[in-house]
Amino acid sequence: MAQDKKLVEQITSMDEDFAKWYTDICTKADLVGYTSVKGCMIIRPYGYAIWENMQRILDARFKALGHENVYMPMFIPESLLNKEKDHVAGFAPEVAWVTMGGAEKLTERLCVRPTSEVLFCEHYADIIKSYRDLPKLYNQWCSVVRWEKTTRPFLRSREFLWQEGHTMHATAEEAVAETVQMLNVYADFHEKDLAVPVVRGRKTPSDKFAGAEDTYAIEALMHDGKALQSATSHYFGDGFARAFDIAYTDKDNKLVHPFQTSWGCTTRMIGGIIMTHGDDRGLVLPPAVAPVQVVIVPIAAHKEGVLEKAAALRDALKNAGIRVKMDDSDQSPGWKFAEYEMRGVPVRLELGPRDIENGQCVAVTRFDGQKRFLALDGVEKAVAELLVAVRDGMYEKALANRERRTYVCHDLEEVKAALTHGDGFIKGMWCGDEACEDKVKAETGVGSRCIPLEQEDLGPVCMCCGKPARHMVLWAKAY
RNA sequence: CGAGAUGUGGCACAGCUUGGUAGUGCGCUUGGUUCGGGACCAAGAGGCCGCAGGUUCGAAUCCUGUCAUCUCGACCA
Repeated sequence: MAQDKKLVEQITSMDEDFAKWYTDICTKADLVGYTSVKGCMIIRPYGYAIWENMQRILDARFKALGHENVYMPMFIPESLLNKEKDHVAGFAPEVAWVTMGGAEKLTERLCVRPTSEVLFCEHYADIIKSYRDLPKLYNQWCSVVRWEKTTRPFLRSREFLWQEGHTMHATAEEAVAETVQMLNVYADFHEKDLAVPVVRGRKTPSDKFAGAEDTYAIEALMHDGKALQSATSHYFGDGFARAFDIAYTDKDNKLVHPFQTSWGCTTRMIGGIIMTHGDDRGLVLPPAVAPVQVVIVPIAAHKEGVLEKAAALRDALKNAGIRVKMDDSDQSPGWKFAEYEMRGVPVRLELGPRDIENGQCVAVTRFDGQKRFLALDGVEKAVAELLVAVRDGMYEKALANRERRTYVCHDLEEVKAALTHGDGFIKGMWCGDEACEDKVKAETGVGSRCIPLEQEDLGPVCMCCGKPARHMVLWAKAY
């Protein structure tokens, strides 16, 4: 039909070509624009508004837990970066360097921060002298640069926006507790606000952050069955503190090193939302971060009283704290329906002469296309409830997709058989040997994503080598 | 970084083989008619053909280089 044909012209079907579908959404929903530098994207107003909503929610939670925001420089002298050897070895291949200042060659080249551990450490060495100075709970919102070879909007860009928390604690227990607490903040944000189900877990040693003792992460499963690491939280022990001479005098008048964490999440989460909730009509945004939560489309706007009623509806919702937009442009209603579906607006309200006569409006929820009538009397409350129901419905839908694509496997043949049904999460036991991780990856294509905090006993032996198993691991292809 | 594909008004593409006035559709602007799922008619605007060299009387077209985008692989705290 004509309508279907039009949709196909606009957005590539996700079943046909998921990668193309993804980039189509990024550009057609006005989230990003490309620039002349590879991997450096413009985050357009609609995309940036999503990020601002994420920032607002997370920032409030960080602060409620006692964290303070700071800002560190974007340049790191080479000698400073080199102080912790595992750290520099991990990042050296992908840092960008500044070697000139104007026409002068710099005596020491400066790296554009790929992450700011070393800057925080240098500063902490200055300001932590006594047990009274602990804990230090700092966070910064900034951009970082990593010279990636393969780039994709939001998922892997050379410069990206993020938040990095860096904390110092008197004891290892307290630092571990902070690491887990922040992992839980991220998990809760994903599940409650983004409606993205996640698995909390620990990275295997081969996949740890450079310089970390333990790396925790949350893993989400995208619509195509590939995993996306959506946030991480690291426990550093006192390794950096020793490398950077961060020491303080404790209550017993002894000089000791503090224990450290860092944790971060990025604009990659926007990519996660797109690939978790999106469909062939475009983006589907969770209400908590949608720049526009409700769009009002007046029908037959030229008719007496329609625009006035629509404006009154808009004002009522606005006063109730709902992010609402009324589109009274001269585009046809059908055009507007398609446009706001592509942009992922969670709820559309239609108001026409017939509705006004009946004292109602039509409400359509984006994620499932369901239509219903809402009485104009008390509409604010009904819409607020609908937005909550939309979040719940989106979460259930995403969870069902994850469940459908999660397989329990006991050996590599089962893994290969499972993957013939499509990509997804593989739950399988592991002996703890890195050689098995490599072999699983080489033979089946799935890598270890994490050791879930919620362990299940799927059997006594490693699914790769048959030796005694130590952990249940979540395996998947990943972005 | 390796292999492949692609760069032509805002978008999608044709033209390139065989060098000779830069095209089509959508979108955009204006006017009118429309308005409950991407409306219609009419008029109009908009392009150093990714960039740089070369070959040629003449290059979107042929050659070389380079940059970017996409796909697959390697890498990826």
